Amino acid sequence: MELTKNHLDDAVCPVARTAAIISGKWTLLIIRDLASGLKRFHQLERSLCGISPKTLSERLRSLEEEGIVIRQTYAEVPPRVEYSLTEKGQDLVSVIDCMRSYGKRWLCQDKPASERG
Amino acid sequence: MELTKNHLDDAVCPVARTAAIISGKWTLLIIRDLASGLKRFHQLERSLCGISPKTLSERLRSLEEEGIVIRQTYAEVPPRVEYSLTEKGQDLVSVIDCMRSYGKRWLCQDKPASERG
DNA sequence: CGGTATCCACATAGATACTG
DNA sequence: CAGTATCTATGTGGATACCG
Repeated sequence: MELTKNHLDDAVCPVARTAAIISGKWTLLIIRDLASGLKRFHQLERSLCGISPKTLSERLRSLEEEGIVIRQTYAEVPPRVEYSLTEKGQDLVSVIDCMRSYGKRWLCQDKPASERG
Repeated sequence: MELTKNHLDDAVCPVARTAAIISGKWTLLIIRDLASGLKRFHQLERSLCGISPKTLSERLRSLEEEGIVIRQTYAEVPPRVEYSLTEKGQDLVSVIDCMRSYGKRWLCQDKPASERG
């Protein structure tokens, strides 16, 4: 993986740049979950059933660094941390919607779109 | 990676299913290249500057198995093999277009969309 | 609760050389 | 030209335990 580093970093291709961001096993699913609104760490951990806390933490940090996700902490006991999407992140939801549409047409039906009218 | 195997294979979520297909370092870029029409192996190898023949071969086989890509061979000397998109593959281009649009808005400009009118 | 630390497994991809 | 074979590198993620 590591789509960013090698040669694609210099690439001007917007497809390659977007691919570099949304690649990675959980990234798209985290954004999908945050699309419906602000979530806490443990909420994400459950809805992404199977993800390890380490991986979730890493993905969230990366997304934060890329300006996709906002991390809001509250000095409470017990501690509370809320994750949400930035404008840049919200806009990524359009890509996810596009994927959802494709998935419904080709991957979650037994007939191709052309036969479903 | 291997987004397909573990738990997501059973997932009904069309986003997860689409993610499983387009994940992988080169997949989206191969489809991007084939979107503009039929290509030969060496053409792809050059336009995906840096990809190893082994990796390209593997990705193309996978895409063929998933019904995204068609492999057409000609019994000529020297041998000729042409790759193109199936209808299912062509439709994926809508997702790529969506990514391109996002990339232009957020990743290939120095100003956010809201400031560009 | 919301993580981090550590160690480990595995898939994916690169380099290089070679073949029908 | 269009690959395959082999061997290696590394990233990416999982398991588990523990910490503020």
